[in-house]
Amino acid sequence: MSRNAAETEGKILDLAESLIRKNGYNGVSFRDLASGVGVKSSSVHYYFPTKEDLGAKVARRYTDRFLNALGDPQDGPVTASEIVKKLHGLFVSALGSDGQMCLCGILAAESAGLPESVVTEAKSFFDRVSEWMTLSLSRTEWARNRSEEEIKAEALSALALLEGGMIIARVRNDPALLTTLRPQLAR
Amino acid sequence: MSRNAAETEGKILDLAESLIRKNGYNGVSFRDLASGVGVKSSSVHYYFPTKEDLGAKVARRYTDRFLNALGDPQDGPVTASEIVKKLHGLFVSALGSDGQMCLCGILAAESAGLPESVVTEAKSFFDRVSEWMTLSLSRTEWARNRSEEEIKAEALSALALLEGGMIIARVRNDPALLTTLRPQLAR
DNA sequence: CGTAATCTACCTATCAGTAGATAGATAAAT
DNA sequence: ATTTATCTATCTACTGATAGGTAGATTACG
Repeated sequence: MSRNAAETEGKILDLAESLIRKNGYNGVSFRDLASGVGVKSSSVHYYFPTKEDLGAKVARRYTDRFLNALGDPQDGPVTASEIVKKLHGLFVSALGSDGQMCLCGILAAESAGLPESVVTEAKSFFDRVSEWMTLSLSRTEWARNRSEEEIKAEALSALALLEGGMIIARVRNDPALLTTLRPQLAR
Repeated sequence: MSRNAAETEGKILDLAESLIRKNGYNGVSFRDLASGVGVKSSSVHYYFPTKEDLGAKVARRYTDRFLNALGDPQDGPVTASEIVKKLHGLFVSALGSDGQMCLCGILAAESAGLPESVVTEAKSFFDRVSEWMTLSLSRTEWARNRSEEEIKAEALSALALLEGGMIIARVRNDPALLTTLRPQLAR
């Protein structure tokens, strides 16, 4: 009996994130999580009453961590290429060596059939990352003769390229593909 | 008793495609398909012995239809912007007004947990579309002073941008987003 | 031609396994 | 003594899959 609350809850979140990124939301069960962590499925319900609750919390944690790694846009890189490089680097390390999808990318792909609060959290990832990009880019020389709309479109297209790149890298079993895509980001 | 083989099989494929695009592979069951088509689940097994078999056939059909719509690259548009426009248009109509994902996009996102033959078919979509793009672009003025590698990278990044754009359009419930992304394709 | 055999396209019924979820017991920590 | 963290046990619903049956259409044959 380990009887270590924080540890178990964290382990469940970790494993849930990893399994959702691998198999999608519908490809993960309470029993998978329980057996992976070494408890019974009822104990998973103890921490996360419903699957929706678990999914939303995993997504929120992922997004918080992602934005934390990006840092404060007011205190970040000041050239467009460095900003893009930072975002790109985060996606590359998220994909990892074993081709893990972006959690919110796979949730977004499945979103039409997911519980409301999970979709809300997935949406929030894109809102927040795209806001980080927009704010960061706005401070650069590159943005001087560009409209707010152009900057937002650039942020969104960078995100789209990276998410799509992950998908293709994954199905091709070729994590290096995402690296290949980097030159397409800087312009 | 309708007793109309071709019709039933086609209806199953149509519905399976639509449901997978909405909910993902793991979000579709034989019973969903059966009740939607108006038969029993055992009849779905009659046409498609296993779910893997069904998934692979749905993916193959989708890819064939997609490439057919793209047409013969030897007999298609000869400018880079028209080529890009054609591909973009197909993705826009695939997304539709109700935000349906690209079938092979969602399968690729889930691919780590899917049966082998389904993954093979999903991969084939990207191989074939990217080959269409590469062949098409190679015939253009734009390609004159570019290497094979550069052209392939361009094809892949266009595909990535469109797949990622669909994902984001979908989670934002904003099909117009994909249209916004078009200028980012032409360069 | 007529009829027997086979095939097609479904059906009912059922299986073992798994899904998410809940109730209630228990032991340890506070 | 209460709260916390787990367990056992169980529920109903659903999963993919299979066995075996049947009405009607098609084909083979004498």
